[in-house]
Amino acid sequence: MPATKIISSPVCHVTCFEQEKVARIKAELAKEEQLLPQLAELYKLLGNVTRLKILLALAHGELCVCDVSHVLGLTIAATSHQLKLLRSQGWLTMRNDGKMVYYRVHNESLLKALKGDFCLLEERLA
Amino acid sequence: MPATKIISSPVCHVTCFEQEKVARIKAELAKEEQLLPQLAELYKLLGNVTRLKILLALAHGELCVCDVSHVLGLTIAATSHQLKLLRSQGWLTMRNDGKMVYYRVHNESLLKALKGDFCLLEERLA
DNA sequence: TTATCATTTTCGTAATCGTCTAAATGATAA
DNA sequence: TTATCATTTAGACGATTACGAAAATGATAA
Repeated sequence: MPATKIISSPVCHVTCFEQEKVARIKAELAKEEQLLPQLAELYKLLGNVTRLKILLALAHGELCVCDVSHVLGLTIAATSHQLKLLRSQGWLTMRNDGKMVYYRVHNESLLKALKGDFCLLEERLA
Repeated sequence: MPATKIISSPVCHVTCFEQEKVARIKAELAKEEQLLPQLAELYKLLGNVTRLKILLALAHGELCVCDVSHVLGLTIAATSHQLKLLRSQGWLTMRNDGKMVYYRVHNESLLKALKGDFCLLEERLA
């Protein structure tokens, strides 16, 4: 009976063709659903050339805000803003030294993941 | 002389502290600069829970637009829009069968990369 | 204290994004 | 042909985003 009943989405009024498959997939997604927003958040963070450049610039050691801004060719304010974003999500840490603030990558695994995704693109080009 | 000359960014008027390091990093970035926009584009695409769900839903085989929309709980129109986006960037392919249109993942490597990044998050939680 | 300097924060703006509704395709069937 | 159905496209709307300009912190030095 449940297999023959035609269900409709609450949003659209189109019938569902493969109910069981859809139900199974929804159940599977439900397990990952908790982490998906976090994963999307990470991808959003990485989906910006400025922030990617920051991560690559800091890949080999810390830099002060001013130097990062020179690398980027952006305002100090804009640079600080992006650094804060990356820090607030736990991917950078900062260190105070007098008036200066130095930022560095907090989690090396992030750089590895980045490299992996970079390879995905290169592979596709070939 | 080049090491002692103080340069200023054309954008902001702040002095640059580690000129040589900054110059070296800029040179390094220049090599990757061509692919960075594409990488950011990919990340932007993945930085959305709806599209992540689509990829995971299609991970085990093709689905018609209607069924995908049921999985997502979204309008057919919204679903079609996101499917088109993923297809236009080469990550999905479609197949016509009468009135129906079936979508599937075009590049398995994308799913692997996705899984890798997923692990990065899980690792961080531990 | 006051002045200076690196950085952060606030605010405004233009652009992009994700979704909806409604109209338009495009294919099948009567 | 006309009717129906799955999908796509167009247009509109609210939400988010990235940046610059300018004001506000916070630390150092005179």
